[in-house]
Amino acid sequence: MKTKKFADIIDVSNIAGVSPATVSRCFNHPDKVRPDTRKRIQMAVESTGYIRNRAAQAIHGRRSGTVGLIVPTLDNAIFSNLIQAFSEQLNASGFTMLVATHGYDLDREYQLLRSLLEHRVEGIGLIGLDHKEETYSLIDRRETPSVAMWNYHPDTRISCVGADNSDAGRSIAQHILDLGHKRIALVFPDTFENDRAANRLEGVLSIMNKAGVQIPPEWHLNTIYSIKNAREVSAPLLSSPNRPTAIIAGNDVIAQGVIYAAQSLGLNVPNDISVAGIGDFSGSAHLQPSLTTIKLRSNKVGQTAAMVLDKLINDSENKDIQRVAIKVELMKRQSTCKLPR
Amino acid sequence: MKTKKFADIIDVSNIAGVSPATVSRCFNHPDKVRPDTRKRIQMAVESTGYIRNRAAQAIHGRRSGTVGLIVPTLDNAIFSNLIQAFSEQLNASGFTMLVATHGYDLDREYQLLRSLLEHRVEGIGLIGLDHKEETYSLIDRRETPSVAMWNYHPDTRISCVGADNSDAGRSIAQHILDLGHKRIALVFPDTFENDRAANRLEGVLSIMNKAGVQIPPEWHLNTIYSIKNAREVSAPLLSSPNRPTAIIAGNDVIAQGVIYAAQSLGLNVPNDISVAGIGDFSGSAHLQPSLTTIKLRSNKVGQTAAMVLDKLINDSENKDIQRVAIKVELMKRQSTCKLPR
DNA sequence: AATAGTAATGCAAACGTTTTCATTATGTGT
DNA sequence: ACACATAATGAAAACGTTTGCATTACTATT
Repeated sequence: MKTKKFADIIDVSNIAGVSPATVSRCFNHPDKVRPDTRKRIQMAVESTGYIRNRAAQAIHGRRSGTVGLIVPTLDNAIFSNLIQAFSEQLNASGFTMLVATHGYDLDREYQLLRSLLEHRVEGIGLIGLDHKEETYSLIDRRETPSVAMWNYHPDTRISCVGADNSDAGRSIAQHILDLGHKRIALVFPDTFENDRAANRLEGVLSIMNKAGVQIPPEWHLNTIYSIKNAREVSAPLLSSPNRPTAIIAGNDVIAQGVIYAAQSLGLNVPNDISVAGIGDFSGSAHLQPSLTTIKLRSNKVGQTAAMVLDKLINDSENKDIQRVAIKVELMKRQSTCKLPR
Repeated sequence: MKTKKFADIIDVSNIAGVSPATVSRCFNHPDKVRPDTRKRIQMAVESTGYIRNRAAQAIHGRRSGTVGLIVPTLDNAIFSNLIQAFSEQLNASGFTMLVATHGYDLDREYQLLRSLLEHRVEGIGLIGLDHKEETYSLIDRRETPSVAMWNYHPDTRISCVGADNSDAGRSIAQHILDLGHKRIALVFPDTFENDRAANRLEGVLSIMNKAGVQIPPEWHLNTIYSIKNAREVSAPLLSSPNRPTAIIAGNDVIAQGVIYAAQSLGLNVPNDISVAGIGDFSGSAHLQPSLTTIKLRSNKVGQTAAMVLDKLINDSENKDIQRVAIKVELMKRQSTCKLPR
């Protein structure tokens, strides 16, 4: 008696009375096998409970049917929309997604990339444009189709799909200036190894500079991506009698923290102070007051990135780097208003 | 000239001057090869840029190095903590996570399970206990180590790790009753194919019943997992002059929507109306007012589930079904208060 | 220095597919 | 009915590893 546990392609072929080759074709090129043979094979598959082995399949040509995604974290809502859209579009193209998280540690990102390549993923999705030289050169060396999501930049080493974060920074800064504010504070996360934050900040500052608005260093606050921390960090600034009239936050989570800080100090947003975010996370529109922010359309980014990746993988014609900028959009809502004079 | 693209184990073995078998052992049982040989191999690996092929490895014994995770959605924060913790713990055990989402469609879940099995995942993580018979029987048939997360139940077909949602429902209901409320409304999602919601609701109702508190059908509102919808759905109820004094929401997202609805109608939470959630999502503690809710410790669930799965996969001693209940915890915060009399 | 015992390595078969090429079956136009 | 083109199938080699068994190289003991 055979000690084998599960049916393989040979068992199926025996039962169906055909060769293994035909069974294989039946899965991969159904049009190449006669309908009645196909039906016979189908029955054999069902009667044996056969599930084909992608590993054995992958060992041949290029096809593993998987795509790798490496993200900093799954822990907050920031990337949720993006990942969901990416995953869904990928699925529609027949891929399964392998996910790994590195917790904003780019050395770990390199390790994860290696690990995904061991699994012979057919493509790689990354977040942002800031990556180790090792990471880029490994991608080059293996000629792995790759796409960087979240951040658009006209001059990148791999394909990218994303909002122009610098543009997002400029838009929100312009909006605040347009409302007449001059006394403006910033609450941003650390920009080290975080190009999204860096570009946003740079965009904001460039507009401020152009308008001749100075931001005193003590009004440039540093925080992490957490409501709690943003709240704590901004409270002292807000309780000062000589406080700013507007605050631009590095993202919506931070903005939410700032708003809570203001409200618990008895300040009215936006009458006492305007607060703006960047990102338009789900929920931002329903805060009290609703948050003025920049919509980055992360689901569009995820979906588009998956399509670009699919093309990079399957379209042998055009393997060139592709760069897609997803338009940002100013969402004027209740948390900002004209400076009363 | 060879047309091969990337180095394989043979290339490495040639350069290192050993047999392929030794190179293989160097990766899988390093203790079985002499340190200096190991070093030689290591150099050869680096000089060739060799990355081993998990597919070829998986074709043999059982080891694919992957674990599958099937979740309803990644789109909201609900599962983010869970997935993050699950993924991280899995990583620590040397697995890479394959993720798929089914959008609350259990037929699709079955398809995804098949697809993951094609990839020969060594284990499967699922959300909740409600699954198609097909799904369960496929798991049985393939003898795939599996763990259901999120929901604890003493009598399950596969291992489970989770909060006792029924207990969560009882706890929050008891809290509301303890505060003296009698006029209580519910805002819950559809319980069809959603056992978590069903159990919570059942827990709430059992306590209400026991206390002899009736909930009129028109005070039992139905919504989806969205701030917006919850807000819209609860507004009419709240603007009625004859409104309830407390609302229990099916989860924190819904509770947030209810609070916003109340606030935009000029009601004070909790003085005019108490609102409680279930879940304690990140952010709930920092809402204005902070949300009274039931903490489910989803990161603990994810981490524990990954450990259980690892054990199920690797511990040949004990393959029995394991069930772990993660304690729930009442978080009394500002959104509920004693009924003034 | 011989011997036994153990550690390290190599050989070759196996894993479950896919694919190229050859072969056989089917259909078409006269 | 015939030759011919075309479609469907099969045989066998290949993919890149792992592993049981056989062999060789060390180490320690006498």
